[in-house]
Amino acid sequence: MTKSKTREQILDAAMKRIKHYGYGKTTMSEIARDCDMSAGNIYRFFASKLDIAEAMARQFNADLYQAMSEIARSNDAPAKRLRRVFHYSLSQTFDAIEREAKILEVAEVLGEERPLFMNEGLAQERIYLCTILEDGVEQGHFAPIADPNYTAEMIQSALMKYRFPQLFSRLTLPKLRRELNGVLDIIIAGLQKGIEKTPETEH
Amino acid sequence: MTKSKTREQILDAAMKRIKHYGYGKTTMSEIARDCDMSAGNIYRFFASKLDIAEAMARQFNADLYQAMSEIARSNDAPAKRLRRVFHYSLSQTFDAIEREAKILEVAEVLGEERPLFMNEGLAQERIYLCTILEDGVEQGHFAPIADPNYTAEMIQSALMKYRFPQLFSRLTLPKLRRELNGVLDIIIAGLQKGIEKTPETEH
DNA sequence: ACGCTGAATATTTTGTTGATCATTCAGTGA
DNA sequence: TCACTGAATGATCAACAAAATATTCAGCGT
Repeated sequence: MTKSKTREQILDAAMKRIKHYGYGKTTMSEIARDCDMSAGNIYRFFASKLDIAEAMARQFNADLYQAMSEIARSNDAPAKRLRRVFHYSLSQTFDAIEREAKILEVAEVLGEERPLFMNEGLAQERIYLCTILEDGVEQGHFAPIADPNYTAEMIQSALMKYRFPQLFSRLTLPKLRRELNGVLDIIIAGLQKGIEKTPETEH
Repeated sequence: MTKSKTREQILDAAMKRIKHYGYGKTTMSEIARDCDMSAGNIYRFFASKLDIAEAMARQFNADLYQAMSEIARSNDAPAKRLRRVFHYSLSQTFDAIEREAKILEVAEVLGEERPLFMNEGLAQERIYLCTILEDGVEQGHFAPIADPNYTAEMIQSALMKYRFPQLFSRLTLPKLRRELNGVLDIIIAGLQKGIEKTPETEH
């Protein structure tokens, strides 16, 4: 069996257990047993247990990015693409956690122990947001944007609450969608109007 | 000594200790000792320890609301008032926690055990936001707003991250202010342009 | 040499027990 | 009767030992 196949097998086994029992309650020996190997051997494929969690999240994200990329390139109006990206992300994340509550634990652990990993994901998402923003400007739907990446970052900040919904609030999906739409209404109006950079700020 | 004076004395003693040692590490007996009374007697003034924490937060908020109220009634342009309200809140909260790190624990405990208390504060803040929004519309700075309270709610959602800064991120105050300004730029542009209610949303 | 194991070690978690603490309330003194 | 106390109660916490667990690595079989 090829090296990469083995890695996949380990990740699969780990994901099955982690989704069912949680990150803290699945042990390296259990994962190893499921793969008919020793615990030590896992370390030839993953540097640590945390790296397994990260690989798990990476796989989840890959699907998200795939979908986001398609939405970003679609023929919908830019405003609609913006909505679709964030609604898709919200629904996917919400449903995944609804289905397997233990996924939330993985998000918590990674947020705590691998803060940079989160940034990586945000940066990737911004690539798709920039595409949409630039298309919007080009097609005349949005006013000119001086620094699309910066604007994308601000949009992400405003929508942070909807990223790991169950982590920040206990709202139901419909309520979250309603709020997300409300915030998007304002953001999209702002993009259409054009953003004047902030004037001086006083204490 | 009047009943309300005693209550104040207890709250003062509790705040001194809680700010220094934290909520978990200050005991009812210690507070009582500081006030030369028995622990049991505190319960004639506060139903529980949690209610002392709530009273503490209420006092902090009272100052915030006072300032917000003044900003909301000021003669600045509505957009500027909006900025001032949120920057003021951010700075005050950030500084308070900077000065007395243990305040963060109080916020955590209340967020966990008294979720409705948070809502109360948001509702109060919305009153000031509505004033600003309505003034903005009246003075022609903002486009008409169908439901100011709803719009205020959406603005709050977008700026949730800056409410207890040290709770949601580890950014420095300058970085937080920069972000807050960036998000406000978009929101204000949106208010100027006017918000079209969300069209249909698909999965 | 290479891929793996399983024992060895270091770190974390768990379980237990004795405090400590929040909260209640019968009773005391004015 | 009224404002309080302090002992009683159950809940929570802290500390320490024991058990599990993550991680390393010397060495075995190929």
